[in-house]
Order: sequence, then structure tokens, then C-alpha cells
Amino acid sequence: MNPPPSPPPSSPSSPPERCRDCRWRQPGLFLPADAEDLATVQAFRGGTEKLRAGRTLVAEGRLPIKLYTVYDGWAFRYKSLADGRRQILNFLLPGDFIGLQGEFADEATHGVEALTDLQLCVFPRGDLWPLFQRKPEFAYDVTWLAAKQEQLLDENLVTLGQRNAAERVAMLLVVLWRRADRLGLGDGHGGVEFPLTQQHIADALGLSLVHTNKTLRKLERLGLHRVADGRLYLLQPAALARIADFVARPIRPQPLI
Amino acid sequence: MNPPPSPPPSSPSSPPERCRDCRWRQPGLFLPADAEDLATVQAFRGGTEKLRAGRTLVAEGRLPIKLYTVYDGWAFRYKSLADGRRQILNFLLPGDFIGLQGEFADEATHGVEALTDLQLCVFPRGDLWPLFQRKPEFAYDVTWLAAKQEQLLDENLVTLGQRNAAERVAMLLVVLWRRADRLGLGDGHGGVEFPLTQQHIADALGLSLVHTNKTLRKLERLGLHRVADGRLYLLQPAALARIADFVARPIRPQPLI
DNA sequence: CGACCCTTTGAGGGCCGTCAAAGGGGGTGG
DNA sequence: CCACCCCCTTTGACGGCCCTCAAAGGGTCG
Repeated sequence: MNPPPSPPPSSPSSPPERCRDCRWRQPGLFLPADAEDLATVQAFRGGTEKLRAGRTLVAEGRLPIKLYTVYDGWAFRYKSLADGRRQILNFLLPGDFIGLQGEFADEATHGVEALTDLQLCVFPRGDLWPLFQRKPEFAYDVTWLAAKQEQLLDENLVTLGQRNAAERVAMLLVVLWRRADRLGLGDGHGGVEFPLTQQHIADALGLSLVHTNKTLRKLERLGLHRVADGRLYLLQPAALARIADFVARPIRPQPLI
Repeated sequence: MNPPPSPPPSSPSSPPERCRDCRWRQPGLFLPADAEDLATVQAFRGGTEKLRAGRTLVAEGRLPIKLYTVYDGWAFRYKSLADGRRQILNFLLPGDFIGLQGEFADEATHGVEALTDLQLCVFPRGDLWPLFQRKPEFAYDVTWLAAKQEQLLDENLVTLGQRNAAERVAMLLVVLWRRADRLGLGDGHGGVEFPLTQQHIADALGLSLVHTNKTLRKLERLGLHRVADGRLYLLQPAALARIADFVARPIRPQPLI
């Protein structure tokens, strides 16, 4: 099966003026928000920002003064060692909240870099605590997001600690495909947007670039998946899930801030 | 080295009746709590529980109905794969909060097992949301703890993804020693309580038992550390930190719930 | 056209996993 | 008190997974 001709590379869309017009405020994707919730988020939002692919949004060691929600595009969190080794902690997709840890540390313990051109909603850090005081539902949502992030990290920890190369790659492909597809980043033909280079995959999985390539090619030759034109196609999702020992949990809609 | 707040108990001590008498409510260890904070936590606490070493506090896949704070003893969080491989996600020491993720998932995505005999403060899950509504400081503290946990997981992810066996072991020794020493679990002579078996270390670091042993022995023969009688001694902390590329951050007191 | 990035493949070696077995310590029962 | 067992630790041998080194090819952009 050949991938359909790729549509023109969509440049990321800007967040609308009003949060109620947010493209992600649709049934099923995120938790429903009533008018009051929307007003809260709208008032919290200090503005929007753009960032070019490859630029760093948050630098390691600096104290970030803003909070962000990814509106469009992909990014990733990472940490570096002194000699340059870099570990990608997880990938950030639209709807993901950035910067929580900064609230409770003296400096950013990780960096954030744009994988594609990025559109962001920006929130002033200083408004977080007042909002906690005025809106307990908001506080609850933030905690929810933090707990959810923690679950993702748990998964990644198991992957790095216990899975071999093929299992790691299969896991990453399945998980990212599901996350992207769920957001409607698919093309309707089994392919989803996939802006990672093999170096990103290697850094995320704790593998060398060379071995990452060989493992990807192996799975591809087995007909399990295909990567082409910045898109990922899962040709045999069940087989990939079996290799990765991936257990699909029902995805609960998250709060969107 | 911190002076022990109380003589190191060979058998875990029970939580006192009143939270204000809690052995961990001492300057420097955790964030100070005023009378109102204490009353809040006291009212939240539904009781106490004990658990024998080796028993599971939370089983993977079950929906836990309680929240806990470790009062005395060690525990660990873990996840398993279908074929039995197990990854220890992190270790839990006195003051650590257990069960947040359960609030936002349909089932526990990880298990919790007692490493030593365990003394716990228990909180009913159903009271969490009402507390968020009544006490924004409480909500803020919970979010703080969640963000802090996330930082620990980030560190572990870097360890598993980028560090080799010697670096991993050195990292674990340094980090656990600091956490235990800070709580006053030291003996005043450079040794801290250390209830892990080499199998636990292996499961936490994603190494085989055999290779974990060989790596530990190598560092021990270099005179960097010593493990004896359930105690860990760092003989050359700076050398271990250098091997692990561990950067000491000032430890901020956490909230205690 | 050249520079650069990303992908791909081969060759060789080392880190770490698996298999195997022995030794020590604590607990239990004879 | 000793025998026995079980768990944990320790060490050696061997093999394999994955890393490093090296190099070629394609695509994009200046």
C-alpha cells in the first residue's frame, strides 16, 4: 500500500483570539469546559508565541518565567549530561502543558526544544498561585496533568530499563502514532504526522543512531510500519503492539489549559 | 551530615496520634506547617497502617482506594511486563506521598511494594477533591509533590538511557545516600540505612543481577563505597558523584502531607 | 555545484546478559 | 546443637546485543 501524495506541509495555525474558538475544544479530545472554565483559561492566557523548528523554548539551567500550552506543532523535553549525551524525556504534542516543574524548582531541570514550527499559548507564571486560590477546579486540572505526565514517564522508564532495541522502537512507534492519531493529525489513510529524525528516536530510546536505524529498517522490512515524507504508517499495529508488549488502555480525555 | 532527629529505630515507629507530634515535623526537613495546616492534614488522615517487608501495598491493575504517606520504612514503585520483567520506577522514603496517579486513572498503573516493614499514614481518596476546594494551599502542595516526583523520574530516565553500568550504580548510591542522610537515617559515621538487595538495584537500573554485582564490587574495590550490615557508606562521595556526573542541587524542603 | 544533514550499510569490538556454580548467613526443624 | 534449606552474594565462562568507526548515497539549500 502506497502512502497517498502528501498534502502541502501545513504551517502551524495560530491560536484564535478567544479560547472558545480553540480548535482542540471538540467533544472527545479533551475534557469539556463550560463557559466559566473557558473564561478562566482565557484570563490566564497572557498571549501567544511562535517558535521555529529546532529552537529551544526552555534552556536547561535557566529559570523559565512562563508557562506554555502547545497549540500546534511538536516539541520535546530533554536533559543533557556534561559530556554532551542527551536524553529525550518525552515528546510534547498539541494540548500538552509545559513548565510545571519550573514552579517548584530554582531552575529548569530540563530543556524544551521545538521539533517543528511551534505555536504556543503563553501563561504568566505568577498567575498560577492566585488561580489555585480562586479556582479549585483549575488546581485539580493542573494536578491531573502532572499525574498524567508522570504516567508517561513511568512507561518510558520501563521501556529504557527493560525493553531491547526492537521492543523500544515498536513501543515508540505505537505510542506516538496513537497520540498523534487521537489528535486528528492523521491523514485518514493510516498515516500520521511524524517529524522525528532517527537521531531524535535514538536520543529518546537510549540507543545509538546506527543501531536505531538498523532496528527501524528491520521492522520496516518485516512490513510492520513505514516512514515516508514526514509521515508514519503503522501497517501491522497489532504486531508492533505485541512486540512492544504494549497494552492499550482506554484514553481518558485530559483537561486542556 | 544531618544529626538524626531521633535514635534510628531498628523497628519502624508508628505515627503519633497527633500530626503535630510527627517526628518529621522539624525545621529543615520539610516545609514548616502552621497550626491550621496541621489541622488540615490531621483531619484528612483517616488512620494508620502497617505492612510487612516484601508485601505489596498497591497491586498493579487494581484501583487503589487510599492514599498514603510513608511514615517509616522504605518502599518502591514498579511496573511489570507480561513476561515477568520488572522495572523499579523509584524508591519511597519517609515523607513520600503515594497514590496520586490513581486519582486520575481507572486502575493503578504501577505497583508499590514494601522494602522494609512499613508504617503509613492513610488518607481516604474521596476526601482529596473536597480538600482541593477548601484549601488551595493543600492543592498547591500536592501539585508540588507531583512535580517533584516528575523531576526524580526525569533523572532516572537519563540514568537508564545514557549512563553505563558503573555510572548507573554510582548515581543510585549517591542519590539514595543523600535522600536517606537528609532524613536523618544516617548513623553519624557516614553510613545510612540501606535495605536494598542487589536484585532491587538491578531492577531499578535495568541491569542484570550478575552485572550489577560485578559493578558494585568494582566500585567497592576502588574504595568508593561500602555496603555492610544493611548500611551504605560513601567512602569517596566526590569520586562517585564525578563518575555519575551527578550535580548536587540544593535540596528544597518539600511539603509534608 | 558544493555543503550539510539525514539515512543506510558493513565491519569489528566491547559492554553487558545468560548460564553455571560455589560460598555465606539466617531461620527452621530435627 | 547441628543439619538443612533458602536467599543473597560472588565469580568465571561464553555469547550476543548494541556501540563505535567508517563510508556511501540522497535530498535540500545557498
